[in-house]
Amino acid sequence: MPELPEVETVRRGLDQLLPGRRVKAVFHDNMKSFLCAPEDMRRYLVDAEVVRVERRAKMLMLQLSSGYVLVVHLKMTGQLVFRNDTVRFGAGHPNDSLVGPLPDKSTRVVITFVDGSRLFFNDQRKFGWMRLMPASTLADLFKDIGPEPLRSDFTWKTLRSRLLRHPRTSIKAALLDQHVLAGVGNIYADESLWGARIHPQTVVGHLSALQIRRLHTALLRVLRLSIEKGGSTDKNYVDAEGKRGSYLQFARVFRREGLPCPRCGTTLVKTRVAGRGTHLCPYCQPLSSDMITP
DNA sequence: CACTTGACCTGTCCGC
DNA sequence: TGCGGACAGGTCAAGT
Repeated sequence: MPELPEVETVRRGLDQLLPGRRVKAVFHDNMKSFLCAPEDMRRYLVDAEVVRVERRAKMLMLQLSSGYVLVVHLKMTGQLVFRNDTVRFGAGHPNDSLVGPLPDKSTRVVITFVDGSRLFFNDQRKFGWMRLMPASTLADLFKDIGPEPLRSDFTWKTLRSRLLRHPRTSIKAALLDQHVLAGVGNIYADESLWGARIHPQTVVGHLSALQIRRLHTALLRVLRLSIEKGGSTDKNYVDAEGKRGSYLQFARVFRREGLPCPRCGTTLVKTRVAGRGTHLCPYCQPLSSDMITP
């Protein structure tokens, strides 16, 4: 489930692989995965060169020399995998790729470049999308999305002011809300709340300044560590070369219900908060009755 | 208006 | 072994 660290990992990979390559042809299997008018595709995608690859929240932007941008959202099971079959790997090349020969049955879009290399957009559950749009319209797409947590101007006070726009909701729901903060999903919400010792159901308005500072610190630590580990691979997620990420080996609570809390040894539990599976330590992340959502 | 739930999908896992 | 149903969760629309 690609969140900020996964999408950023893909971005870094693609930004090394794609710039300078010119689009030769595009295949797509349905118009839901590939949101683009055919004439726009011919005019602004075919023959355009990839200039660079950027990220905003959980979206990737392939900036094109045509002045258009190919925006990609991987949603739950999306993958963007680059293949260059014209390059032969020598014997003993480490094969830690999670994906096999491409295209496969989950392939929704294939972009072939002039040099023969290809970019595959795979998406088992078809929630993800690719959309071709003018670069000038990107600002509108992002206008309601919250700040990027890894930018240097994202301070704990920024976090506080964003959170306090929703003082009556649970902290977990607020963290998952992309209008509050960009890029956090279920894994990193649970991990950072454990790090800050805050119960996910705590009402935002009841958080102390100290708790928000701890949350800010924990959030940055978790996101940075995950990027360092190449993101979290549960089932589907892979980077631009098809390789898995290893963050889940370092996760403290996510998918660890029944195991001891790394901090206090109490058995971790899985509950449901804000409609999501939620992992926490009932001892480290206490919930007093006056702090819960009604 | 603020917040929660359901729909979108498909593969996987569980119990019978 | 086969089958039905629950579950996974990012986001938006619909519902409370």
